Amino acid sequence: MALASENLTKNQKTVLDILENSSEPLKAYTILFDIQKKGIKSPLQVYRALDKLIEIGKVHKIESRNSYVACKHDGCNAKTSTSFLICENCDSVTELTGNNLFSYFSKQAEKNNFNYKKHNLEIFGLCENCKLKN
Amino acid sequence: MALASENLTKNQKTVLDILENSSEPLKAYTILFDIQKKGIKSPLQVYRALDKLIEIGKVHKIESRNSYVACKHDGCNAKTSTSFLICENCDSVTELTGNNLFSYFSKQAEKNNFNYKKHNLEIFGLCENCKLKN
DNA sequence: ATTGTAATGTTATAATATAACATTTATGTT
DNA sequence: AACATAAATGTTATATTATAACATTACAAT
Repeated sequence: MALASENLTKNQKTVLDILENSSEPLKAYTILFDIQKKGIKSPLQVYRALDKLIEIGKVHKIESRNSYVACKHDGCNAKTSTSFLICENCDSVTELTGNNLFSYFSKQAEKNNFNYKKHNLEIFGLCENCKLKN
Repeated sequence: MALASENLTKNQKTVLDILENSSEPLKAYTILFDIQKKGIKSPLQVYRALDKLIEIGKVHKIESRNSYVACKHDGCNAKTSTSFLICENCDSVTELTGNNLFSYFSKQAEKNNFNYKKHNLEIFGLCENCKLKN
């Protein structure tokens, strides 16, 4: 039984590669444009690769921006939930880790008789670099 | 100086009205379809009304679903940040309130030397009704 | 080998959202 | 009231994001 990331297909590897080498989240059509020289010709090829990568937790979607980012954490457990710090100045994204968020949100949900399953959290503000510059 | 909601224009009132009378979040084109009899003919008229309503805090956008919901809280301070419980079974949405979220997220951000400004939080799971049914 | 599952390639189209620009309405100021 | 100006409107066109449908190919498991 190999790691999921070792079983990636050509298209999936191509898409993951460009995301892992990007300092920022990328949009699907940006990815498409950037990898057309590698034989990917249609949006669907990109979206299908993204779907798979998201499913196995190697990529997360940033909903408010319709963009995609590679996960930097080995064996990331964020297959379902995600938590990001998003810089409004430079668009850089940092993923929050630690399951204290999970337990905190579970409690918040319980107060409303709501059965927590997963979450998306996007925190906006200024990253360390941009704080210093401004 | 009247409340912002008293100054709404015809299109804005029309869009807000349909959202306030909906038990679920609505998509922009659903709104458009439903109010064409009231003289609104183009997507842009809907999006412009939504933009304004979001700006004054009467409507929030649910990013992961591209849908919009009227805020039920008088004088809602969620002009920028939003926190939702979203039922995966029936698609109902409840807005979390209380600024304990604000302080919690500020602290989480600080740990990463990140200057918190606002957030979007979407918690998915089962609402009370759907818990009982399943 | 064969069978089932997943991934691919391709074309077309659906769904979501904004650009550009001319016009009208509302608001505030003299 | 007359004017200036800021906001909202109406309209057409287009940009952006994402999925449907279907035929084909790769590949792993019995």
